[in-house]
Amino acid sequence: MKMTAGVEWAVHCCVAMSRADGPVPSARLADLHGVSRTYLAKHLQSLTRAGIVRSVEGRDGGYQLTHAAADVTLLDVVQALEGREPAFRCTEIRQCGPLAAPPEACTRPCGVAQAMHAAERAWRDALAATSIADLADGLERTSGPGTLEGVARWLRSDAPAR
Amino acid sequence: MKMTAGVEWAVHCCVAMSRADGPVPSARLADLHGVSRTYLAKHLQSLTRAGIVRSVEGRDGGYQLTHAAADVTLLDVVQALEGREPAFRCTEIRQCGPLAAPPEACTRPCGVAQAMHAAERAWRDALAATSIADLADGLERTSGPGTLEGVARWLRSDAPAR
DNA sequence: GCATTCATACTCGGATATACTCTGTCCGAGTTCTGCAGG
DNA sequence: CCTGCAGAACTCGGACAGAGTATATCCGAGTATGAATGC
Repeated sequence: MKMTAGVEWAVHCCVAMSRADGPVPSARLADLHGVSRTYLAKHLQSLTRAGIVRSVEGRDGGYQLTHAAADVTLLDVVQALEGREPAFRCTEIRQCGPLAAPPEACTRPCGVAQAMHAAERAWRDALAATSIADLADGLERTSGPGTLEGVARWLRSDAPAR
Repeated sequence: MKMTAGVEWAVHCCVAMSRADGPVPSARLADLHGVSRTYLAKHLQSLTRAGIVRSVEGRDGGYQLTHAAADVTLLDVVQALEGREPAFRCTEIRQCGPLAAPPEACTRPCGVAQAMHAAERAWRDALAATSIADLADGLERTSGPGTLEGVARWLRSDAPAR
């Protein structure tokens, strides 16, 4: 039950991209956060496939959000990287073994699966309640106004990684 | 973000043990559900370490619940097998990179981690709301009364696996 | 008949292989920008 | 001065290794049972 580390990277990248006015190369985003360039690129591909970001090829290319930051939720990003399948997978073991329940009696998911899925639904609902815009606003509140403006300026500048 | 398959096994085993009047060998529990004997034994060890079940050694030994079924929640079982660490691990990448936030400004978890942890809290709360006794009652409702009594009878009998 | 001893069979527990997924890297295909030549 | 073209540099995208974890298994340590034995 561990989440890919790339989720954290992707969320922070989305927050940074939300204030950029043009495409941002993946290498630039990686340098901003001090993470592996090639591995972050792999996760950004997942975001592209999910339709959260658009990739612009060629010189001056990069990634940019396809929708407004307020329309992208944490759930979208998590599911883009982790997949949409639930963490708990019911294998219907009640239908196995010597005292197996007959299949015709199993028209509904068993109680265990129901409870597990309800819990995951609560988890997804909580994630869907937070948008990238919310996180950006929160960052401005805690780290001071102008923080994201500085990030955007650095992203389009030619300053070296360090 | 996948959960160990052993979680499903362990929960069903707890439901079965809740109606047994003595220790049940792991091999018997495995045969009841048609799963690997040795691998289930490994998961039952985790339940033992977590204090959910007690192991009785020797002939006629086995596993039995240490507490009443109503006092054991799904969360207890899940955490016994998956660990108590959250799925999302914040690596504080905001403190990395050329525009890193200074450590003294990071006294509180960043917004991303807060949202992720809040979602996991909702998930844990939902799991903690369901007990083994609840699942046992639900099973009796759907599969008919006496189902668990039959399981308990089979567990202490000498009937072969199949 | 009863207590003691001993062998046995059965249990759990940890140490040991294998498969799969996550992590990290590399190189090729494609596109856009830029500089330059020509009109 | 404007247009068209060619080169180059930079981008993404998918294919390729290594590490760590989940899965599955095996064998040894320990204990309660039960029978056999002696009193």
